[in-house]
Amino acid sequence: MAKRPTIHDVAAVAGVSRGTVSRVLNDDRYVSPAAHAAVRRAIAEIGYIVNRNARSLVTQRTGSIVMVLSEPHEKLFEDPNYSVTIRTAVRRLADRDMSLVMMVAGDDGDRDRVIRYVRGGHADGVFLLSTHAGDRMVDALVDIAIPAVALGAVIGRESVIPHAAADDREGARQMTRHLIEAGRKKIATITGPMDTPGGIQRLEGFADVLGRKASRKLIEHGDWTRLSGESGMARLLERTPDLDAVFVASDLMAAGALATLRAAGRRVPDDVAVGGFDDSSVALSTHPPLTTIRQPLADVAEETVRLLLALIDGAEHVESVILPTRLIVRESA
Amino acid sequence: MAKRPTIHDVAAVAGVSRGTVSRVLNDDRYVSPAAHAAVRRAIAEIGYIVNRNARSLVTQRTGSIVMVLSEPHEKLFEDPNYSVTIRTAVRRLADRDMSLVMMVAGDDGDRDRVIRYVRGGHADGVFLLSTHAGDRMVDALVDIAIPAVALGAVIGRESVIPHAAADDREGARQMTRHLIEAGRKKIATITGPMDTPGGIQRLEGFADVLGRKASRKLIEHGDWTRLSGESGMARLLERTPDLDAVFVASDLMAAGALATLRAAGRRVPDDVAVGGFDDSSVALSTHPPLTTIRQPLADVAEETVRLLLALIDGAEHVESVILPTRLIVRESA
DNA sequence: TTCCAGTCTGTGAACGTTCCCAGACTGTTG
DNA sequence: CAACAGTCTGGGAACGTTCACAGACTGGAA
Repeated sequence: MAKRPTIHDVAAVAGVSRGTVSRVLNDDRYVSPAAHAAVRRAIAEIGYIVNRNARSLVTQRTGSIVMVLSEPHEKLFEDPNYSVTIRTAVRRLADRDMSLVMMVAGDDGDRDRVIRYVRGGHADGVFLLSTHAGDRMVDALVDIAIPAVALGAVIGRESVIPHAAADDREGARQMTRHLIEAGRKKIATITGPMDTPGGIQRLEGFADVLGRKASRKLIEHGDWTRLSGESGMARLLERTPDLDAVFVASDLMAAGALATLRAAGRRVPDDVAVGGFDDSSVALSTHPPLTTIRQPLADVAEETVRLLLALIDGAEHVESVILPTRLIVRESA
Repeated sequence: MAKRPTIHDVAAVAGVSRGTVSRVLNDDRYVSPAAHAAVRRAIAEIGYIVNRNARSLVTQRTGSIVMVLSEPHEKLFEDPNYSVTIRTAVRRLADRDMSLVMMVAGDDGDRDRVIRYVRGGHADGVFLLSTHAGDRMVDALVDIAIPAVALGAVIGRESVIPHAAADDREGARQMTRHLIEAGRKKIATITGPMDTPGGIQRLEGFADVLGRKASRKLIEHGDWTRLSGESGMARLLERTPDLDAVFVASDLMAAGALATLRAAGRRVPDDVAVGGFDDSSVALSTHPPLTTIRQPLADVAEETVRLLLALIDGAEHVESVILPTRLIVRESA
């Protein structure tokens, strides 16, 4: 295997100096049209590709950002979201010829590795995914002062880690209003974990609309899993047998709730209306199909990348972005 | 922000030379215990982290591998699989202090970027995901002679790109046998696309068991989407109204088939038994829950990484690995 | 004692870039 | 015609490592 051509080879072929080739590569000012053309031609001719390592060594920039995937409970609940996010981010970064390094932060060892990686200067920025409240890693990153953003708020660090997210609160309001407009009188909810933004804000939106009618008795907490949807629904039915609607904070939990309702002999939506959240793939495979709230996931990912790139480009401060959700009416409510 | 400490700083603090520090870092032979200890102490004291760029520059190794995610049709059908795969790969690579760079190969521009990246020497190996038949990129990679493996066979390039995969064919046999043992007489199938290994092999397994009874009339081709499951089922019902079972090559398509059956007034499993494949998250949210075939996804991912690392470590040739599937009996069959 | 093999260490050179400075050449202005 | 600003180019130095080599020191065998 022949050695890869270097900038010297390009210079030799083009009949100019290293410096000029470098200037063409980084399109600096002050390169004559003739030299520019010669260099371009030489690059194409010998198939030259810049060596990023050598470049990084002197520029102190790496051309890559690291996406940190936290998985608090070893659960896979957000799968589809992850995939869309990764795809979108990779695409956007590719536009700037930057690459995406994946890391997971499941345990303390993982988190240390991330810190070491970033501290080692191997990334120009950090993209946090589903980071949970009180993560020491976040503080370490802030300490290192590397550009960092999150998809979804980092609870307790909103002011220091900008983020993009769907409007969970307004989404919950949309669903709750929809249930009321459908004539439902006794509306319960199954929330997500109360240490996640989705858990908190979807409950807030629910409470915003129902006001005093959102009593403790009508609230159950889940952990995003189908199973927790099943058991939460069971507890609600036991406590409030005459409820006629339930807003479940994720489609997956809603699928669990549907199973419980069916087992209890309740018809959906006739006896009990069920509203989900996410518009994930399960929403279509349940019976009946779920009325749910769609999050603009790709847009959220895109915005997150935009924020990060702005920071990397030197912006002092960027504003977090909240994108609107949409009510998708199907048959469950 | 103070400059990061270099190997020189470590050497100074430890009272040894650059060379000795480097030897400790790469645990070469011939370092005295005293020197070793002094260097370790100095590293800890000043928080030294090796600069990978500088290292790569001379070693020609990058310590990273690139995962290429092909998405033939802009579809997201394999979402959950992707996430598990990415997680597993990241974890295994982290054990060796290697990192994972994500790239997508949706269009020709993307593919060229991947080639350029690899040709530029920015990765020690390539991990292909859902690459489709006849992809020029694959040939380019083979040409570059970089270690490359795939999760799932690369059709037409099996001999040159080793892979790990679930035993699709035997899985299909398991399901087909299960349907027969349940007394079903007229068994149809909805396959995946015939240019994917899953599409091909799951049909082969089906045919293996049914032999001549697997007539053309009982076979419909889908494209992994729920919608194609719906329409495929509709066509089957029209052509063969008296079928009493259907093996659908993915859970998602099976969910679509269930909807069609319900609309047609067929009871599942009483009138028609339905078998899926994947044991993905939708399998539990359908009504009734799907009897399906579970793939050992994490294991497959792990094996794929193992193959790749073996190649990177200099193995001349590695054997592809096929892992067993398992029948999961629920209510649909 | 002499020699040699085995340990251990330091140092110059190289990896492939970018940065910066000095200098050459142009055209315009006073 | 002199001075100067603007444009363009080349080449030395630096980025932080690893590698290869040379040499110093040890202990045991001849």
